[in-house]
Amino acid sequence: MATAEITRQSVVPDLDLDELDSVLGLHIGTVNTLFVTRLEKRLDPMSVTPKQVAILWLVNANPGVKQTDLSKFFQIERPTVHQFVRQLIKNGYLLNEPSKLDRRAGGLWLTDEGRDVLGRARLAIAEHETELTSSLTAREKSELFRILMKLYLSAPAKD
Amino acid sequence: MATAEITRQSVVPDLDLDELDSVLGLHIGTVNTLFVTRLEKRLDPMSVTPKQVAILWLVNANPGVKQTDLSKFFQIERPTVHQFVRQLIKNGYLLNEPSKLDRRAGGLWLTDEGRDVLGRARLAIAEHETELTSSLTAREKSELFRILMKLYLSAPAKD
DNA sequence: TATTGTTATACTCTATAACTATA
DNA sequence: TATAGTTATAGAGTATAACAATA
Repeated sequence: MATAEITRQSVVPDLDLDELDSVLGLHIGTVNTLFVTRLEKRLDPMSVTPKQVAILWLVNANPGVKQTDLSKFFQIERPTVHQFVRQLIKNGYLLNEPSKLDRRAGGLWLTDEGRDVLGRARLAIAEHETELTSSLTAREKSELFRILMKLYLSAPAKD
Repeated sequence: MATAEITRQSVVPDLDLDELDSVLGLHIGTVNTLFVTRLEKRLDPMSVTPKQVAILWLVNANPGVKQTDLSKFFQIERPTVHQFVRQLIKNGYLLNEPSKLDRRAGGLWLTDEGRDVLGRARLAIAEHETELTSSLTAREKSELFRILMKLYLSAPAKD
């Protein structure tokens, strides 16, 4: 007897999917929503969002970093980065000190409170990731990382 | 000589990632954004969004389907489904015909224009998916589907 | 001219709370 | 009581356009 293949069909058995489930973007989107909504709830006590934590994380490891560099790393536009930065400054987690070498640029630093929040958020993320990937073998996990990285690095330019 | 490992580090070489790149959610989010923003541009001429197309797709394959079933399939709340449905009705792509068996429920149907838009959107999606996954082998593609499905089906309940 | 940061605005996707109508 | 749909509201993440200040 063959092992039953596990598909999204099983969620709503009477629904004809008409090959919608062969669209990769659908599955990436669903899994992304899964990760984000679960993590948002875990981070709620720290009053930060997943993306805000990622910003804190890099500012902590790179004191004085510019918004432009964060924009490049996350592959999002500068005004988008700025929105997170503004919120984090407003909440007292981040400081913006203008650079003395290039007065256009500003360097970002964590406050003590920002460092504390980041520490707690990292623990929450570690738990969250462990929980959501517990069904995967070590090999599946590393394959997933490798394939996502390949997709990311080979993506055609935006325009 | 070893093959250089390809990582996100290479995008901004001077940035210390401090193991942020070992967070799976980061990569899923980035690849998701990549897929969504590219697809949105391709669908722009048809005046539909990715999620709207997914709704049209299932309504087309399941004439008279209820919003509740779409909610279950996509794992999103009913008001969220409703928002897409309302927009699609407003744009003339969808019709809502109240059920005669259960007057609480409504059945959804495509208009001729909705069918036309869906047809063109499916072609756009096919091109888009081919382009974004062209760097993957057939085996990598099927592994990716399988692993994402595993993550999706094993996810702990929301609350 | 090019770069950095900023402001204003808008869009997509998602959620919760509270309601109506029907079963 | 429970289900189907709806309305109102809000929040997270993203984008583009346009601008000031500086290089």
